[in-house]
Amino acid sequence: MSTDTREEIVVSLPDGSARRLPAGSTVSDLASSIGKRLAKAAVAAVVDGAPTDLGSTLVDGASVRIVTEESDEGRAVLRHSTAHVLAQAVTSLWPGASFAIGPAVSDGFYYDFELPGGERFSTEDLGRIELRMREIVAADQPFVREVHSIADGLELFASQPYKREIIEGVSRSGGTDAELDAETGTAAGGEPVVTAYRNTEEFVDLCRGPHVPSTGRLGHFSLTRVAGAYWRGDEHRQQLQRIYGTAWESGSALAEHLRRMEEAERRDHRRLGAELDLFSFPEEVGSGLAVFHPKGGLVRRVMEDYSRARHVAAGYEFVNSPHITKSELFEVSGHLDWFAEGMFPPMTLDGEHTYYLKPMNCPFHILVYRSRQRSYRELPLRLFEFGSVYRYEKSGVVHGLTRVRGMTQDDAHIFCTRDQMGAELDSLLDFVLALLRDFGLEEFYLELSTRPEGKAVGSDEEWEVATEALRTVALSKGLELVLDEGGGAFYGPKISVQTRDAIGRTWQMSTIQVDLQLPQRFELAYVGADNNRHRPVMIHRALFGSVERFFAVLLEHYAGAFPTWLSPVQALVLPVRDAHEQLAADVRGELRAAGVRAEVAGASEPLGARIRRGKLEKVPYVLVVGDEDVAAGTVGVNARGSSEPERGVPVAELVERLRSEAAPPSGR
RNA sequence: GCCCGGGUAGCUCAGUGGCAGAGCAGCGCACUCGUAAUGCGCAGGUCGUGGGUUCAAAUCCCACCUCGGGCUCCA
Repeated sequence: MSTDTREEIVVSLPDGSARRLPAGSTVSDLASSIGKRLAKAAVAAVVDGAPTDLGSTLVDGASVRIVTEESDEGRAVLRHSTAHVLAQAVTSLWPGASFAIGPAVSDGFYYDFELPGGERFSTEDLGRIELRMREIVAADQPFVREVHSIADGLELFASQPYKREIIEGVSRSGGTDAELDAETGTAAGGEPVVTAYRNTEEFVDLCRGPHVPSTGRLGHFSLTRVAGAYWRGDEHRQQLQRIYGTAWESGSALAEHLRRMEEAERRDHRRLGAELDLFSFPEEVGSGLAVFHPKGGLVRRVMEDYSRARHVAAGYEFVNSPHITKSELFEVSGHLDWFAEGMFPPMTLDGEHTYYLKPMNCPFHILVYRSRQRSYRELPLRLFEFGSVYRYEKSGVVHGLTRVRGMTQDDAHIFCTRDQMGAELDSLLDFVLALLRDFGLEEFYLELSTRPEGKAVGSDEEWEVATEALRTVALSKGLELVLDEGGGAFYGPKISVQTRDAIGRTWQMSTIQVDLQLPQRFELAYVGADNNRHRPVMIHRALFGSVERFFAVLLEHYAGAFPTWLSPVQALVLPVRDAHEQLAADVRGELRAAGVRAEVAGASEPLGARIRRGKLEKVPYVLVVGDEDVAAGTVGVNARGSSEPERGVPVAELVERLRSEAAPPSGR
């Protein structure tokens, strides 16, 4: 409470203006004084940099920013408050339930619970939980902030073990650690405190806030699913039950979100892969192992051929290596120490030799390097391979083509001197971005992954050198750089190129890793100009990541409508009647001669049905030939995405138009 | 690996203890058509797999395989 005895206070707003208010005014009063609409949209505020409730009293000189419901920050408040309502609903339906944490996440929120007697939620429970939540919203319960000492907090949550653990964490850290969603403030005396928000006599939740003033502000939400989640994300600890929901500021925003979800489902590469006859996952083969059908195989080949051409131009040399190897190779590389659980189990031959399917290509490329003595004159040596690797992914994680057990990497390893490393990384990053742009991806940001604590090999100094080299190059590209602490591989730090697709989702694409370890383990060397032996630096890099994953990203990015140069069928020629089949075949022939992948669909079905089929298969050009075209040497052109078919286009003109559009970017 | 939900015709799905269904796709015949579905007919299933309960199982129980959503992990 303010002890200010003056009649008025002055607070400043983000636009620099100041506003005079009666002493004792709250954030809510401030919002009302500024405008009705702002007061209605306000859900919380940031006062002197700290998130604050609307009901908190302002002090003189405060700098205030009102948080409205139509901002990401505001939605997070709505979602977090909705999570509290979920917790109240669950604890009222299942007396004795423990609740752990319930934060806002992108598009929604979740709350983790443990039900008494080992009971578990099922999907059917979501409906009645949601009904109970709506009752709580209708009751318009206030969110009342309470401040407690550690001892009082432990007492208040005596029957809530997870809350007590959070409070104990706050206590140990002296109130300075941003521990989950608990308040971390310190009281005037420096003694740690925790805060909680109370809705009713019975329901109170440990929380740093802020929250909306009352549950009546909520309501545009939906519970979406139930899942398992480990306490504190640690698979060795208790598995809790997580309920996910989505929440928005209005019914229309909620509807828009559901529409976006449908759009994402419409673009799902697993669905499109089946619909467009691109690939499948036969049960007979095994989980996470795809087979590509002719059309999918064709798209893959075009992608790979284009990549090969670009790699040739960028000075790469092509190598090949087998899919299996004796265990010694992975012993030396360290994979068996660090990556064994990601590998398929070994095969034992002749009761003596143990072979492994390769999970990575690097050791093989190292053997190519080491096959003879190397001179500094050969460096940088860039060895490239479309290398198929096999990784034993845990059964719960395989997912379409984006998370598989067998994949082909567009993998290369660059061996260079330390002096060359900076320039090599620089040109490499340009190469990556140019290639991704050729495939139609436009928006990127970079992520720098640093040393994983406890899981890394090598000295601090080596990690430092490699990390800094990557950081310098990343910063020079003018792209957003995000830090991923501890996200590096065991042998070195990495930059990953993240891309945003057509509907704003982000995907990890290319990775560039500096490796100061494997050259040592394999005792790689080159002879320098000084006639001494030196240790080369090794850079691992995959631009597509894996061909399968990149295929999936492109498929979703384009919603199945690949750009013409990647489309399996680029033009579909339709004779109006049987009598026009010769003309259709002639047009197909001319297109094929110009390098266009053209097919004919004969007149056994009505024209409208064949056009529809072509459209559903997302063929870039559906071409119709009939009587008028026989006479005039023309064709009717129905281009994908255009609403008006063109009639009477001269065949020669069409061929020229498609010739360039059907070719890969650099061939135009 | 763990939690929740699925697996019925090539695809999408209906079928809660009593004769396995629909639409689309496929095949056949007819139709020969100018820009998003021509008509008629036919064929197609060990109801994921294996056990069990029952007079009787797609349906109830158990185990396994597999798919989806999460946790964890990652290209």
